[in-house]
Amino acid sequence: MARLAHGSQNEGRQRVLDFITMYINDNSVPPTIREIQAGAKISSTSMVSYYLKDLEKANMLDRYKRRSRGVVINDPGRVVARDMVSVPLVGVITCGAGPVPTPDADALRSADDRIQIARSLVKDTDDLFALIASGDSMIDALIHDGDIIIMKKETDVKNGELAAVFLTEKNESTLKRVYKEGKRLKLKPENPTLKPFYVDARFAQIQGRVMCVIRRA
Amino acid sequence: MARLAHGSQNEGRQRVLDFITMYINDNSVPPTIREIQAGAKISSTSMVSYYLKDLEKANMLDRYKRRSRGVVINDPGRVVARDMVSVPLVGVITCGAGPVPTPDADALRSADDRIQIARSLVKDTDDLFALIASGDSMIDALIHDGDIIIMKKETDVKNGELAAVFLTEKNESTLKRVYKEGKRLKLKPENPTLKPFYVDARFAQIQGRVMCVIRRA
DNA sequence: TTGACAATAGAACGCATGTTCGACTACAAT
DNA sequence: ATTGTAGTCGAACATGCGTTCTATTGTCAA
Repeated sequence: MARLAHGSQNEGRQRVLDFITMYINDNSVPPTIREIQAGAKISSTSMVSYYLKDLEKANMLDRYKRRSRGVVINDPGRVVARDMVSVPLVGVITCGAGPVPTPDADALRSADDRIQIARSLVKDTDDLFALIASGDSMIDALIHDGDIIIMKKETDVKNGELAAVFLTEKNESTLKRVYKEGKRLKLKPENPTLKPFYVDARFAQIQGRVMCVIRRA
Repeated sequence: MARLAHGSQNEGRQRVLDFITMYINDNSVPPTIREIQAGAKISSTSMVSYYLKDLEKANMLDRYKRRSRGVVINDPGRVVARDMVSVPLVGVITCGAGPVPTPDADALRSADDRIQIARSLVKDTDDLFALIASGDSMIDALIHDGDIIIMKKETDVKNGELAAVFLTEKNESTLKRVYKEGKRLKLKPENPTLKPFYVDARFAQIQGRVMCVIRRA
């Protein structure tokens, strides 16, 4: 049977762990031993040290010895900032009713709103921007009203990539899978129940590649 | 005209900034003055202090005075870990060909793969899990083969919410918007070109609510 | 040339901070 | 009772670390 002395030390341990988590959230820097002592209501720094050693043994946190603020929470669900990118939200896209806006470098840097996504979803993180889809005109690209579309600015794509194509004759943009077939482009809807159609390559202009689509329910 | 003394101090400033960024990425803790000195090849701690004051004035970083490691990078594109959640990826969903798996708490904690998403996309972060859509059988929910579906475990939903519904008579799950109409449920496809259909509420079981759908191109 | 000032160096000051140590207490097994 | 061990406390020690001070040098404007 487990031995319990004075007050169950598990309680203090948990308080320490919780406080460190909270502190990092608030300050984006881990606390010092003495800050933990005060914040988690521990009676002495040696007790904090004691709990910390315990938590480290239980693999709940890592420590850099002798470094100030050298505690790192060890949480499998923890997100590391370097795994994420922040993409500027530059506007609304009404597919089938005009061109997709293609922002310049300045617009990308100064955007007010930003969308955070995992790096693993987009691989290459350069020249990304985000658009909000508007209207139901993009059903054939399986895109819904309000969806967030993450795009990469590009003027050419490989066969079979999903891209925003500006059709000069119609003066509108559309999202389709693009295949080059000689002097013409095959534009294939994402929806397999719909037929592809073809345009003369001279009247079609690649605006960007769709990297990711995010729908909030 | 700007005055340039010895070596352009802009260079040193930049080295300091870059080093801090890198250091935080590697250690998830900001560096000390002396670590910056060594890492960014600065000749003295007072020079580091000098640069730091400069960078702070230029609003490129914030400092907590007199606190050890009290530097925080000030980057609009910087992602803060607390804004993100990590969702366990628990399986594949083949809609229209069986039930959606509903994992228990253990499965959620021990999942190998995880999907990182912004908190703002899901609001409530409890009981979330992620599924990969398989096959083209979910077109009427505007969901594509390979899409990541973020779900929240729930047994009831509000009218108009998108949910996974298990149909006991067909022994399969489907993703639809759900409306309660007396003793029956109206299940409405996301695709506005498709008609809703109705089931007896006794033969339908809510499995979870769709919080978010992510498509990688 | 000279005065003003940014840029630079090195060292020292002093509080911040992790660590350690000795002593003391409560509880369980012997 | 004795002994061992986990839990606890307070204080002291040794660095860690931000800050500051003085002195020096290079550059530009007057």
